[in-house]
Amino acid sequence: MRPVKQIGVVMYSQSATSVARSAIRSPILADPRPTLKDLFAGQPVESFSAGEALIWEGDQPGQIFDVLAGVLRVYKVLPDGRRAIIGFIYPGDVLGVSFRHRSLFTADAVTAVKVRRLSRGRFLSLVNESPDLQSQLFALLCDKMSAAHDQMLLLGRKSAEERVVSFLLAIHHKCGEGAEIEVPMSRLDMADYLGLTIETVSRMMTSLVRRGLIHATGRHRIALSKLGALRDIAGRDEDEDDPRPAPARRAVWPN
Amino acid sequence: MRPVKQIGVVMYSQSATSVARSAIRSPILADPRPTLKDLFAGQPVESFSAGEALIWEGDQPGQIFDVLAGVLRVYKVLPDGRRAIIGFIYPGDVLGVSFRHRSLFTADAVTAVKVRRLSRGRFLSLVNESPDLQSQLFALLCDKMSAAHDQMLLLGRKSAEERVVSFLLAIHHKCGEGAEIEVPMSRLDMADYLGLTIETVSRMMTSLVRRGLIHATGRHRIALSKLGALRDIAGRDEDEDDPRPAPARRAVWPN
DNA sequence: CGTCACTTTGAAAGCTTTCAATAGGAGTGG
DNA sequence: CCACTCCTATTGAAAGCTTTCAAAGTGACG
Repeated sequence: MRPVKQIGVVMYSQSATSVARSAIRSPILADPRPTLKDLFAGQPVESFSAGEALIWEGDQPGQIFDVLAGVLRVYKVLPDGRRAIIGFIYPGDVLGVSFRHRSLFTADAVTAVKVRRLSRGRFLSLVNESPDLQSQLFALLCDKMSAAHDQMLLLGRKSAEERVVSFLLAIHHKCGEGAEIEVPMSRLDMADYLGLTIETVSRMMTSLVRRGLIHATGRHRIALSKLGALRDIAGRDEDEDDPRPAPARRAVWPN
Repeated sequence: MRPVKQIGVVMYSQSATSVARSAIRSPILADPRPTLKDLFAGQPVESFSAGEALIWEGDQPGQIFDVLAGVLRVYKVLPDGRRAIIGFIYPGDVLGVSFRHRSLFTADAVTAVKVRRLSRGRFLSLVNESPDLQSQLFALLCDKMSAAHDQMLLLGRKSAEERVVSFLLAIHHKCGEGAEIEVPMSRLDMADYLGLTIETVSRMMTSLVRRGLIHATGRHRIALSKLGALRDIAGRDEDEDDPRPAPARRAVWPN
């Protein structure tokens, strides 16, 4: 609770399903139903290398980014340097929505990143032209809100082990290939995201390995050997899918 | 990190300024500019007494509530009973927006509460009829998101004392009359909101009193005697106002 | 005025952090 | 391609803050 040496925060991906869906449709075709991401189609692709910042806390939040590749972290920092990573942003997600007059956090690249950007004004006015896009934006915000709530539960009431396991399972849920997951961020990033220290994260990981629940298959690659046991530890609330298929599309906002 | 005895969660108020504004305008007059709250004007006023639930975690989130009086708490509960209060809802705020298929939290009354309700479908279709209302809803969600981020910073990186002081200052910021604040919730609610135990909250309060920073003027009434010192403790990031006046109204969504 | 629920205190235990030092990997340059 | 350096991760041991367990106060309510 005392450290004053770290910097950087991340925002949890949690791409709205309706938004993620866009990835499988060509942004060039006549739009049978444009997605939020299609709005960025004409923009040039920009690259950022690990560590570079896209948004600074306190800035006028003028830009909105469509993340094409790489991982970003969104964070807030206390005056004395303590950092809290709000979430990590993955490809398929949109960064920069959800604040008003002033950016409330910093966002920088965890890995090399490719994005397309749109000014906030342009983005919003484009969204306004389509009830369907408005609905998608609304859904996106609701998803992010839901993720934020889950994180509050984690930070406020879960033990170190539960936090680490929940984190691993969340990554698995988001983009797991089989039982293996890619963990691009450092222990420090994990710690700042989970409200722990790097040492504690490391100890928990070691403990999980020793018990055979996970095992490292590379520097940033981890195999979740016993998903069931891991889910038991996490509390069974991170990895559940919405059981219902996407509801029938309705007018403008989802009802 | 172990307790298995409490139940209940709250959602941080954080009413969008644009929404709070509505309170000073008659919902009956021809609408020069309707506010989100005006949508509830025709609905009957319902009362709930302390402890009654308005929304259950897992329910189909069919209802949206305009809170007229009283305080609600929004919370999530782990399978073993650990509870995390997501936020407290105050009059002027709207409850129930921000989730999609299924309610992700429970909401119940901290004090006697008066609300008006609207089905989600009706609420959203009414909002869709007015670009201005859409803008307000968007702003509301952004404010709630911002509050959630602040809370994550608090839960992940602040000490017990900082959390308690931040909480008191947040209430003061929201609805402080002079240096006195009304704290309608119990120590257990505070603890579950701040990620602490009731004993720790109690100890921190006692410590603040002993140092002359606050003093109780009633069971649920506290005077913040030394605001400056309290702000220093909290880290100076909870109580800042947006320095800019509301930006000029623009098309539909705020740009 | 008695009961019940909530709050405050105290003391000990525990989990996470802090401090320190050792590994381990990645990248660079010879 | 290997050596060297630097940064990140892992471990240990001790300290610290918060929690747990218990018990005494306090106030609200009937």
